[in-house]
Amino acid sequence: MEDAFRPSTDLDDPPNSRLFLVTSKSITEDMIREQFSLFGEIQDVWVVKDKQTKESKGVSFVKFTKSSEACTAMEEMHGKCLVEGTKPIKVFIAQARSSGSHRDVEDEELTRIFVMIPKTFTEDDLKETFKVEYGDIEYCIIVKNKTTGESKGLGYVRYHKPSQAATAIENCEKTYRAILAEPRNKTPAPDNDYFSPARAEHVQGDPGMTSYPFVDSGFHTRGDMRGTDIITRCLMVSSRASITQDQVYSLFDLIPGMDYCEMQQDSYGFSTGQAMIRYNNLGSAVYAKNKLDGFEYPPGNRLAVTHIDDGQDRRSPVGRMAMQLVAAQMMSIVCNAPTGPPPLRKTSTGYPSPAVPQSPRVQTDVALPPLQKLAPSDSRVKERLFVVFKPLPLPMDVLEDVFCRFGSLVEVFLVPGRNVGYMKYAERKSADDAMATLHGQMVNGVKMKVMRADPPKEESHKRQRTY
DNA sequence: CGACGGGACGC
DNA sequence: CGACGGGACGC
Repeated sequence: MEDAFRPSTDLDDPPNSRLFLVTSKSITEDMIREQFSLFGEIQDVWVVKDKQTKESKGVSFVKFTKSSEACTAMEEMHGKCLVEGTKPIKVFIAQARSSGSHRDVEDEELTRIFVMIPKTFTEDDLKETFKVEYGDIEYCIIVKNKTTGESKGLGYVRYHKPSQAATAIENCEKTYRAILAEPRNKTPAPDNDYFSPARAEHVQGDPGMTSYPFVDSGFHTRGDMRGTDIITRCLMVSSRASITQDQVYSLFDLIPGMDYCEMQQDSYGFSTGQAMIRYNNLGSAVYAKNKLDGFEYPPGNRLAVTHIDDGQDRRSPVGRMAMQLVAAQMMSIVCNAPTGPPPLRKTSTGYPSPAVPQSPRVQTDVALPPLQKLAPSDSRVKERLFVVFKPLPLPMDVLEDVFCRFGSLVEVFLVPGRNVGYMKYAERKSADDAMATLHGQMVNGVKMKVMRADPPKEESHKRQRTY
């Protein structure tokens, strides 16, 4: 009832939930309502009539709550006689009022869905996942990189009937983000650049972080190594983007043996974008330089790491050679040990990497509650927090660690290129607790403003916002 | 005093 | 061939 009068943006919501009927002019709203209510919750029945004569024009619209109900009704009622002696009715999914088109919506456009799936899914996995509850599948395919054959984590599933596709979209796990697929020939596909060869290459190989040139081919394998480079336990890291001491600390502390870390300031107390780090052994310093020089942190900001002469490790050229040999040996041990270097965390690739710490280091003055599990990713978001970071956003894993501790955290979203983000909660109380505890606080050297987010601006939604 | 993402093709 | 009404009300 109250749903009958909504702003114009809500016409045909959800999509494909409204039927277009062609009937005899004698068919009334009551007749339609009586027959069609068997298939679901009817929101509105409207028989189009001539303004003057009030006579039916033989055209009606039936709005259902759900697309699956409308589709089932269409499938069952198309071609049926509502009343003895009247002509069989035609039933279609109505064109969205905004579309302006009066072309019949074809089954072709209503039977194929587009889903996001784990990259590990095979076509059989896809078929099994989407056939069990929603019925037999005519065809399914996973989108793959043409050259490598690697799955892009996207799939198409073609059903026999529109009601199957609609039910799958409504009832499958939200993580699949199922939507109706655009017909292949109609739209020439908006943009293919997401998985360009250059990007695939970047994802696949990562020579900078997984090769160990010291072990195989001596010291000077990185083209930028100059003969004048010195090897010391002391490093200088330079960053173009502003970076905090705690961020530098966390990064370099991933390699064991750090015993000193300090941001450099100019005479006015402003950050120079440089920090000095010292390790208690040469091997760790060499390893840290090798791993972190050129490392992107935060993403897009390439760090530069060089050894600096702190006076303690200065030696004659011969002594330096000896020290490089020592460093190389240590690197070799660290990288080739059968069980791997115990102090370094391992990623799924089996290589130690500072990019994927398993549980982030969190430094803060606030007394934080214990960790809590995240809410399921398809939970309904009841409250969002808007967080402003200074000077830079904290890494995602740190944010998850900190903001999950009040319960029901669904997702962290950082706005790209801005120092703000959203924390999505399934329970209002969790969000309010997090805000009360964390607003104005400092975490890993980053100051946070934490407040309730304004509701998002609603417009141009082809698909309902997932939050 | 900062503000809203992600995903496209073979019988 | 067969395509778009009715009536709305709180910060």
